Formats: sequence, C-alpha cells, structure tokens
Amino acid sequence: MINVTLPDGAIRQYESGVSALDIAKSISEGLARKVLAASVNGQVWDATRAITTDVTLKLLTWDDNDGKSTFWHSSAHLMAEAIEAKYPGAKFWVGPAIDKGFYYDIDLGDRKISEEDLAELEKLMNGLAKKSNPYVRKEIAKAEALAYFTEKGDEYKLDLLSNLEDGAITFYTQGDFTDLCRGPHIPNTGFIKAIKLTSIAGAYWKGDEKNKMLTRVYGVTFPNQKELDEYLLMLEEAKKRDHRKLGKELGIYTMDDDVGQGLPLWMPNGTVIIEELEKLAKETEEAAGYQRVVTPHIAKESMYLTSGHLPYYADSMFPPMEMDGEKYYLKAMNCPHHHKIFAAEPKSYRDLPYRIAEYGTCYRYEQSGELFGLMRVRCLHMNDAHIYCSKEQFFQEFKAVNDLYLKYFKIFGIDKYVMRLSLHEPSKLGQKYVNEPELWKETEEMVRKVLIETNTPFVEVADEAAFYGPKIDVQIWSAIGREFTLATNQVDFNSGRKFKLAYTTQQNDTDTPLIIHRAPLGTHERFIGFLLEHYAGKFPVWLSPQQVKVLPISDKYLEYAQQVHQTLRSNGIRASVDDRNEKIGKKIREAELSRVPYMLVVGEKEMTEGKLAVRRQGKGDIGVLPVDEFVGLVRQEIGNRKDSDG
RNA sequence: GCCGUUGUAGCUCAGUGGUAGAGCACUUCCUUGGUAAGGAAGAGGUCGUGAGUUCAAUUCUCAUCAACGGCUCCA
Repeated sequence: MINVTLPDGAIRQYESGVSALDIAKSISEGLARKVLAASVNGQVWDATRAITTDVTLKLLTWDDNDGKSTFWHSSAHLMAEAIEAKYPGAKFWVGPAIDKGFYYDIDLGDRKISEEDLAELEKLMNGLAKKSNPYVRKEIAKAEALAYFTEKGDEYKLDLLSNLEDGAITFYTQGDFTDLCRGPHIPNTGFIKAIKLTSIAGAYWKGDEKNKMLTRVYGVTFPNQKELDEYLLMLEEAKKRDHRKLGKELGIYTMDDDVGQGLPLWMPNGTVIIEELEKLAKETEEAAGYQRVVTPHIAKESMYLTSGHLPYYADSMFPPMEMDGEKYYLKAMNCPHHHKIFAAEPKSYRDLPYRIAEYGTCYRYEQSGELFGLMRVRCLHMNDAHIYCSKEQFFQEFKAVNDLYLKYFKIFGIDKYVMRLSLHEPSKLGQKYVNEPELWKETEEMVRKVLIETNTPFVEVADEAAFYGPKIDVQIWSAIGREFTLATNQVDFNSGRKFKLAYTTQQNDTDTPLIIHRAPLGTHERFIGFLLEHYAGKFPVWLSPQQVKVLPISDKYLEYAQQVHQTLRSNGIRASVDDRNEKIGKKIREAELSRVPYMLVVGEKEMTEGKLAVRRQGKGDIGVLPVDEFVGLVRQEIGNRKDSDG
C-alpha cells in the first residue's frame, strides 16, 4: 500500500500501481470525468500512469493551468494525427501548448496547407476525437527510437533524439499517430469536444532564420462548445479595441503609402493627445528636477562610432546620407546628442545629478515584417531623458525613475504589466554586449537592489539587456495579445567613458558619471496605441480630443448652443456644436460613437433657464445643470486628470 | 528580411473574362424633431501599381508596393 497526500492534507491509502484517475474515481465519478492530468510530487503526470510510491497528489482539471496546457498539448498531437492522415509523409518538429491553445511545426515537403484545408482538418480531428482513443505512454530504448525514426526518415525527431539520454525517452501513441514526446497527456481524445484551427504561418526551424521554414498550424481546443464560442466572441470584442481600428475611427492617426511604411501621420485628434501627454511629462519632469533640451534629427557618423551604436546597431538605423563627404545618420536615439550637451560645459559633483529631457523624434529602420500599427513604427517620439549621476546617487535616482513609472501608471489606471529586469548573457560579451564583465555584474546588482528594496515585483530575463547595460522594461499587452515594452529604465556604464564625460569630485579628482536612460511613457506612438486599447477609445476627459459636444434640439436653439460653446472655449474646454439639420437622436448616437465624454442637449427649456441637459458618454442622461456649474465640474475633472468618470 | 493571406467608393463589404454594386458617410432639398440612425434626390471608383496571356482583364499569369497573421528581430 502507498500513502497519497491530497491538497487538503488528507492522506489516503491505495494499492501500489494505482493511477491518478483511479484515485479520482474513488473520490467521485464526476471528478474522474474531469481529470486531465495529475501533479505528482509537483510534476505533471499522465492521469493514467501507475503510482508506486508515497506521493503528494493534485488532480488537474481544465481549471488548472497545467491541466489546460496538457489538454492543448494533447490537442496538438490530435492535430498531427489528422495532418499525417491527410498529408502522408509529413514530418513533425515540435507541437507545444502555448498561452492560448497550441501549434505544431510541420515539414510538408512541397505541399501547402491553405485556409480552406483547416476546416477539413478540423473535421478530421473531430472524427478522431470522437473515437476517444487513449494516449498510450511507452518508455523506449534510445536505439529503438532511433531505428523507428530512421525508418520513417524523420530527421527532425532524430535531431530531438540526439539530445536525449537513453532511459529518458518516451513515445506516446493515440490512434494511428505515434510521437516522440515527454508528455504528459490527457487520458483520451474524447475530452476534446470543440476544435478551432486558427491560423497557418511559417516558422523557422529552431527559430533560426538561416534554417528551413516549416509550416506552423495554430489551433485552440476546449472541453465544450460553449467555451469555444465564448473564446471566439472574446476575440471579436478584442478586435473592436484594436488601436488600428479605433485610431482610424476616431481620427487619431493615418498612414499613407506615399509617406512610407511605419510613418504615422498624426491627425488633429491624435495631436491633442500628444500635446496633453507632453504637458503631463513636462510638469512632472520639471517638478522632479529635469531640464529640457532640443537636439537635431541627424548627426555625423563619427558620433555614432563614438557611442558604439554603429558597430552594435547599424542594422536598426536608416542608411546614412552623404553631404560634403561626410556621412550623416538620422538619429535612432537621443542619448548621444544628450551626452554632447553634458560634455559642453565642465561639470562638478555639484552639478549632479544632471537630468535632461527631450520629446524628440527618432527614426529606426525596423524590419518591414515587424511594423504594427502605432505599436511598432519607424518614426517615434520618445519620452526620453538622461540622468548623469555618481555611483552614490545612483540608487536614489534609479528609484526616483521607478517611482515616476508608478505615478504615471496610477494616472492612467495601468495595472496589468510586468517589470522585467533584463540582464546580459556572459557568453555574448564583446558581440551583443560591451565587454566589461565586472561592470555588468556590478550594475545588474545595483538595479536588482532598487527593485528588491522598493518591493517592486519583477522577473529576471537573461540576454535582453541593452548593449551598454542592464535595464528594466515594463511589458504590456495589446488588445489582440501581442506583447510590447511600454516603458524602459536603463543603466549605462559605457557611454560615459566612450564620450569622455567627466565631473570633478569633491576630492578634486575626476570621475565618469553613470547614465540612466529612461522613457517612462515609452514613445507617443506606442503609448497612445496602448491607451486607445486600454480605454477602448473612451479617453478620460483631460485626454479627450473633443471634451464636450453641444447638441441643439433644432435650429431654433442654435444661437444658444453657440453661446454655450463660446463659454466652454473661453474656459479652455475643447468643445464643438453639432449644428447639422438632424434629429437629436441621431446627434446623440453619433456623439456617443465618437466617444465625446460630455454631450449637452439644449432646447427650449435649457435656453429659457440658462441651463444644460448633460449626458455622459456610455452613461446617458445625468441631469440638468446651470452652465457655470457644468463648466466648473469639467474644469475640475480636467485639472485633476481624473482617470475615468468612476 | 522570411512564410502565408489580402488589396473593389471616405468606411465596411458583395461581384464578374465583355470597361462595376450595396449599406453607412458625403452634397442638396423636405422635415424643426427632447436623449443611440426622419424622408427624398444626387454625387462619388480607369477594381493597389506595372507588365504578360487574350479579340477583350477589375477577374487569369508574373513582378512590384502595401496591409494583415505568424517567424526572426527589437536601443
């Protein structure tokens, strides 16, 4: 007999060789029908695998993340079975579960899968699923596994096998499909009730662009149709929040073939938002001791050789233009220009920290395939600043920047994000990273200390630092699930020396300042793209391009409407009058759709009483107010940068 | 940059080897209407661009540009 400890602490005794599924059955049949896998001593196992020692056991269902990913991984095998049936001789690379669903990378030879084929594959999969074929695990000797895939001529699985130890190799078979796989899997295919193959894409073998491109098929499955329907509905809803759609509908920005890829044109409504954000940044930075600077858009090659950008990042810069025998580059970042400002006048320790900020446009030659609405562009306004400080001041300064992020996030109600401490990869010193192992260690430790001492939750990621030092990136997600870095806070121990930046210490020595690169609002482009999705186009009043719309019931009240409009404008409120010859219902509908926060309906009653019938976007009629009172209310809401109507 | 899909009116989309259609938006007129679409008429496109096949191309083929879904990349 063995002892099985369950999550509630209860210890039950079973015969050795019992499976998690048997245990579930002993608890309840209903539970047994839901069990997808089991966590055995913290490891995810097949629910059907024999347990022969004392263990701690947790039964995993659809409600557990590990249960879901097992389900999706098994779904990938089911899809592979269907693909092998339809495309005999297809070779399979890997088919993992992902965040939402699964994919499988396949070499189809000369054949192609088209969108129409997906429906047919879904049908095949549904048929195979109904058979409720068990996923059978088999431990297999390496020699035998090698023989199996050599026979099959599958170089991909042979490649996987070459990295595996004998004794740690398992095959899984369901129906006619056998795959090299460490598992685990769900008990049988019958659990998979709803299937949607979502897309086809190319994917480099092993993620290396020098390798052959395989066909990747993405899909998602569910234990019932209802959840699939809900998922599809959610995708539809997400699409409505897509900043590219909203940006067009709300007149925020546009793109034009004649201007070029990744070069957004900011329309009047978008420009209002830019200016409000800059106002916020200026106020905040002024209060935090920053000074503003302005620098040119181009600079000579020599400066980028000094900065090290050319050897490390030439690929991301627009090619140079030649003038009088000199090469000039469009700036991809502001830092070198700012370093020159630091260097322009001698500095002493009394001048530090020296903080300079600029909202300048930068130009980056992003790969064409990577451009994405406002989120990834080739012309960007960075909310950039550089702080030059001593090592002693670093902690305080870096922390102040961190606090600045949090202050902004609060203003915008941003709560879903991840802070990533991005570290260097020692094996790439001298290639991707400046070759200063000691300084890397030291500065990484300094940054980590700030995060730990301020109790900021963060994750560490290797091999994602800037070439000149470690950084903190703030990660966010777009409405359709793509991941982006919103804000960034970087340490630079390299540029100070490269540019021979120096200050006189209190002891009358010379020292090199540490530099902090920071962009808490990231870029206008990405930040506004993010805000569009975050607010679903319903900006808080202070950011709204159009804050108030006056809607006269008919022409008879047009004059009064215009008076109100004047009053609003003279109070600094962005307002307009809908003076079209339309019914009030239509004016309201269109104002609602354009996301104007306040609508003022004015007719006979309002005109005689000098009042306004106020309507709030998304909320409807909120009552009648005297003009002055309404103006006061809106001015206050704008002044406070109130996040929403709350 | 790579793989795949798409490209028709300002927007959303239908359609065809014989030089194009809907709804919304737009313009004009009627209507002066109290909280999410009042009515009528009109105007608007050489079907992304270039070449080829054909008596004839928006439709078929190729190239090219762009967008989209991924991969790679991302200071």
